[in-house]
Amino acid sequence: MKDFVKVMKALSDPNRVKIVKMLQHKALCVCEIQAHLQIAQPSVSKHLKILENVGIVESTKEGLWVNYHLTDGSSSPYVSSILGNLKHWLNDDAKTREIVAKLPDIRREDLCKK
Amino acid sequence: MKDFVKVMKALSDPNRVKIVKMLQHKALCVCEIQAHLQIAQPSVSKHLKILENVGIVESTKEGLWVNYHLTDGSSSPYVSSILGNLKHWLNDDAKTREIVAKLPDIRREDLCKK
DNA sequence: CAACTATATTCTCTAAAAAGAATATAAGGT
DNA sequence: ACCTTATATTCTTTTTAGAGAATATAGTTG
Repeated sequence: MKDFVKVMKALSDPNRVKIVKMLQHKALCVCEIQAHLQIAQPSVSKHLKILENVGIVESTKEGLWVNYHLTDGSSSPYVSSILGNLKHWLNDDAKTREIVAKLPDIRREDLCKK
Repeated sequence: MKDFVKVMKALSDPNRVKIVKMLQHKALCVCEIQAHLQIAQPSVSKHLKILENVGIVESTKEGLWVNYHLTDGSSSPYVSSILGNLKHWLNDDAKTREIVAKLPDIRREDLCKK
């Protein structure tokens, strides 16, 4: 019960759902996600942590960058099922389209000073 | 996006998930649900309204009683899918078992003065 | 190891959600 | 019509979630 509710809660925020929809297309670092969502960097990190805690995303380090990507959902049947559904859900959603359209234009090389 | 988030939010509360699990077994009136959840009656009504607003439950009047039952989920693909999954999810959950076990013992005839 | 950069954590503030008390409404019985 | 009963709504309070500012950490480069 608790686990299920935690997964529902994790997906109860529009910004977090947007993150999932973005990561379906490619792995992204924090600064790229921030550029898409237009919220403060600490807020992005916090959202990512919530998604990570329920097994929706994972991260791998690449130098200073931390790349976030979707998991295969194997940690939980709830995550597995909903991530599966989200592959086709919301693809026609206006906000999803808007963000996906910008994906090619937002690159870490431009965002970060390196 | 908004609709999806609303469904997730509706299922982000343990009491509301318990209501869904109860209603899988039989339609219940407000006072029966209240007896199971052990929270104030207005809180039950409010939870039910949230579930009703996203198309998870419906109600029919029967005299003074209002019977709540699950919908077929036809109002939304999100509801449809998750209600389908919830038929098998959480059946082994301790709190679900506890509530389901009590279902036969809690009858409106005993709870209400009629 | 010192300076820099990307990310994480902490802290504080604001906003939203959940709970109960009191009250309102609607249906039934007398 | 009045009283009772089941449910809904409103109001207030407490708790929880989201946002940003400031700060801390970790990896990189010189």
